[in-house]
Amino acid sequence: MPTSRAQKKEMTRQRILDAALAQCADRGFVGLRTAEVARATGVSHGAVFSHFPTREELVDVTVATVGRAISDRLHAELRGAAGLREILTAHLAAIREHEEHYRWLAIEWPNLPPQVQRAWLGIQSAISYHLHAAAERARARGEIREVPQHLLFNTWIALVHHYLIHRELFAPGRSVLDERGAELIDHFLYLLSTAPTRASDPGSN
Amino acid sequence: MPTSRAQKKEMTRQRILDAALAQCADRGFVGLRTAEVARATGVSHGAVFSHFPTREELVDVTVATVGRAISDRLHAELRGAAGLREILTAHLAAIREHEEHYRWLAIEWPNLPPQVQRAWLGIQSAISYHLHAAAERARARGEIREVPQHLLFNTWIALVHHYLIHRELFAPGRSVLDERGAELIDHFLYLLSTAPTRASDPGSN
DNA sequence: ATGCTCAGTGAGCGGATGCTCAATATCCTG
DNA sequence: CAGGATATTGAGCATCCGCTCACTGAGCAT
Repeated sequence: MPTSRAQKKEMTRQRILDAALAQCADRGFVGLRTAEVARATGVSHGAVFSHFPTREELVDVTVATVGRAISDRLHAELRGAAGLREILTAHLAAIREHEEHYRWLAIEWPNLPPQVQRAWLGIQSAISYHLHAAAERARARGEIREVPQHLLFNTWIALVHHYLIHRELFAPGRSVLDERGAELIDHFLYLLSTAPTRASDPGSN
Repeated sequence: MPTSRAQKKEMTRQRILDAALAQCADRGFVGLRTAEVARATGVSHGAVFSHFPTREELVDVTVATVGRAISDRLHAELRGAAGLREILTAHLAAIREHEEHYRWLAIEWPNLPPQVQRAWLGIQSAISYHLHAAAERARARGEIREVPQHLLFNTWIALVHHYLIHRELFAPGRSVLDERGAELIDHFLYLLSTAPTRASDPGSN
């Protein structure tokens, strides 16, 4: 065993990071407090800074960790998805896994460091790309109307983020994606569809 | 003149409030700093607290002031509006007048005091009500499809707030409503319309 | 065993910020 | 004009929070 010492150090670092992740899920990345992380980890305040030279460094690593997790999950979900509804479902499923962190990123990303912003926009780009591709195919088949890519994407993302951010309004204390995700997908597809009336409500007036 | 003294005091109060308004337009209501307000007003730090006993009080009054201004403007704009497009245009025009403050409210309202939240939701309710009424009329005339009220409203508000909040993405350094407002209205009406293709792009495909 | 290395400690510094209060400047009344 | 009322001052307090550093003690090499 060449590494009793190094192992323990690495474990401490990981415990600090875990505590940071938990705290960011609750209070957001902007609200992360180094003293609170230390307390939750069960180490001294100073120990945090021997692993992460700066609060910003800790936030960066924390965001990078969740960012990669979200990104990986998203790509895994999107891999088998081809249809428009599949893409939207995959998108929400990927977010659902990290709903708290994703929600905070959606709220706080403009106030986070540049590299975090780039990572966030990268995730959004991936969604936009797949959404566009699926929409093109659906439109070629005449299933949906013609909508410019940026409006297509922004309408969807605005809706999803609006419900996520204001989840206290839409699903107090619960997962807004579980409660409203299906409704959002149906609604969005309905708006895009060429059909003039709602398919899900056949007995409409 | 029974009130040289009282007048001056009232004027100071107003100047403090004006400085607070200006600062909130820049940094948001959460970012308001009493010392900075004092500096901008040209008055000592302590003077702020002889007019507003607490920072929170100052924020409350500031929000109440812009809230009433926005509300008044909104009702004035909505008064003559009957058609759906008119309602949307009136909505954006009312916001445009107070774009900075409205934007910060859209971002920060969940973190603001309860009475502020109630005022904000009241404004949103007014928009929702008019939007719903106009949509009902348009639907009766067969101009738009059937969409549940809450989804109709939330889609519109999500879209508008998304563009406002991320204006750096959509209209860096300029008014996002000036730059993109018309596009948003056209797009939203298009999504609602019974027409299967875009009216504004007759040579589609 | 001895001495070195280094993860971890915790008191405390420095700056930001909301807020207080005794002192002062200014105005009003009699 | 004298004396009181009060608007305003500004030094300073309390708290929070990121961060430092001299020190401790457990582990590791020789």
